[in-house]
Amino acid sequence: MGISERKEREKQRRIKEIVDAAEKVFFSKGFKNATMEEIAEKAELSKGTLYLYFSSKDHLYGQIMKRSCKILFDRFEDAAAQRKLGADKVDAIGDAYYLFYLEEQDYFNVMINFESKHLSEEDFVAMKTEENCNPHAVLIDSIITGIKDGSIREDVKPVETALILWSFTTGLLQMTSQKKDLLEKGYNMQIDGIIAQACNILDYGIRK
Amino acid sequence: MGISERKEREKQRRIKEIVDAAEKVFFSKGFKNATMEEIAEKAELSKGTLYLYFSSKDHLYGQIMKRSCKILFDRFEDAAAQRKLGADKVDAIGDAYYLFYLEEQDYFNVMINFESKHLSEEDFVAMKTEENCNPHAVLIDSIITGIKDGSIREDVKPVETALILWSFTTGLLQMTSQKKDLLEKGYNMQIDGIIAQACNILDYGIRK
DNA sequence: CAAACAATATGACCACCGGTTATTTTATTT
DNA sequence: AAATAAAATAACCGGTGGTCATATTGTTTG
Repeated sequence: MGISERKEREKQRRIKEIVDAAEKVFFSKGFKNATMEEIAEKAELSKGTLYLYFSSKDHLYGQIMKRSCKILFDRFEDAAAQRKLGADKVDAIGDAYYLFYLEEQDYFNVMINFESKHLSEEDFVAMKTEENCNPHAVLIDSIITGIKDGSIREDVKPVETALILWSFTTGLLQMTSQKKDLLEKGYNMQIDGIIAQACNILDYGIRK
Repeated sequence: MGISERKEREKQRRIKEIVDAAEKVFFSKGFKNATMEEIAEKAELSKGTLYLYFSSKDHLYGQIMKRSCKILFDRFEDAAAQRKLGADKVDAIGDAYYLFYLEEQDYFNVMINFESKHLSEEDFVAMKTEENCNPHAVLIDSIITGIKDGSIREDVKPVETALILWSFTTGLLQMTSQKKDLLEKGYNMQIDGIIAQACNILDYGIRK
C-alpha cells in the first residue's frame, strides 16, 4: 500500500512548491501588492488550486512567517550554544538577531510585517510547538543559566526578562530597518553604532 | 476681502469633518476593514468628495497618525516638565508612553499599525516639523539634561540613546498589546509587572 | 438681475483582487 | 472498460480604492 504514501509525498511537494512560489512573490512585492494570481502563475497552477491547499492569502503568508521563525530559532540556538556564561549567551542571541536582520532581510521583514491579523494567536502558538520553534524559549533558558552562574542579576524574572529583551530588540531592529536611510543619510548615524550602544545599555541593565 | 478667508475656514472645517469621520471608522473597523464609502457616509459626503481633500486612503490614515503623534508629544512634554533630574524625566516619559497606551488605545494602535507604506518618509518628517510635534526630541533633551546633571551615564550618546529608548519602549508596548490576552490568561503574567521590570532594566542601563 | 464663470460635490463607472464553485481533467478502483 | 474518487481549472462574484464626466452651488461681472 505504498500508494497513499506516494500521494502524501506528492501533496507535501506541491505544498512546498506553492510556499516557495508565494515566498518569491511576497519577498519581491510585499504582502499587499502580492496577488494570488501571480503566486499561482509562479507555481504553475491556477488560482483556485491554491485554495485547495491554503484557506487564504493570510494563511499562505503565515507559512513564510513559519520559515522566518525557524531560521531565527536555529540561529538563536547556535549562538547560545557557543557560549558558556548566561549573560554571554544573551549577548550572542542579540548579535544573532542583528545578523539575521542583516543577512535575511526578506525573512526579517516578514517577521516584522506579520500582524496578528494574518493568523490567529492560537494558530501561531500551535505553529511554534508543532515546529518546535520558539526563539523566546532559547532566551529564557539563557537567562536562567545566567542567573545560576552569577553573570546575570538574580532579581530579574527570566520569563518576563526574556519577553522584554525580545521585544526591545525587535522594536530596535524594526525602527532601524524603517528609518535606515533617514538615519544614515539624513542624520549621518551608523546603524552599527546604534546597535552597539543598545547592547551596551542592555548589558548594564541585566548583568550583575 | 474676508471672502477668501471664509472659504479657507470652511475648507479647514470640512477637512476636520472628514478626518473626524475617518477616525471613527478607522478606530472601529481598523485600517483594512474601513472603507472610503463608510467614511464618506459618516462625513455626510460622497466618496468622490473625499478625494478632493485627500489623495488616498493611506493619506487619510496618515492624518490620524498625525493626531496620535500630537497627543503623545503633548504627554511627553508634560511628563518631562514635571521632573527636575534628566533621568527622572526619562522615566516620566516612559510612564507617559505607558499611560498613552492605556488611555488612548485607539490612537496607540494607529501608531503601532502605521507602516511606512501609508505615508512616505518625507511626508512623515515634514509632518513632524510642520506640527512641531516630535516626541523623539523631548527624549533627547531629557537625556542631555540628565548627562549634565549627572543622573545619566555620560558615556551614552543622547541622540542614539533617545532612539534606542524610543524603539525599545515601542517594541515592548507593541508586543504587550498584541499578546496581552496570551500573557495574562495563558501565562498568568501581569502587564504592569512586565513594564515595571522593563523600566528597571532600562534604569540600570542608563543611570549613573 | 441675469448671464458667465469658478468652485465644489456627486454618483456612475472602472480595474483589480480575494475567494468560490460548477465543471473538466486526471488518477485510482472495481 | 466502466465507475468512482481526487485534483485542477476557469469562469464568475462581491467588494473596494480610485477616477471622471456631469451636475450643483456659489461668486463675479456686465
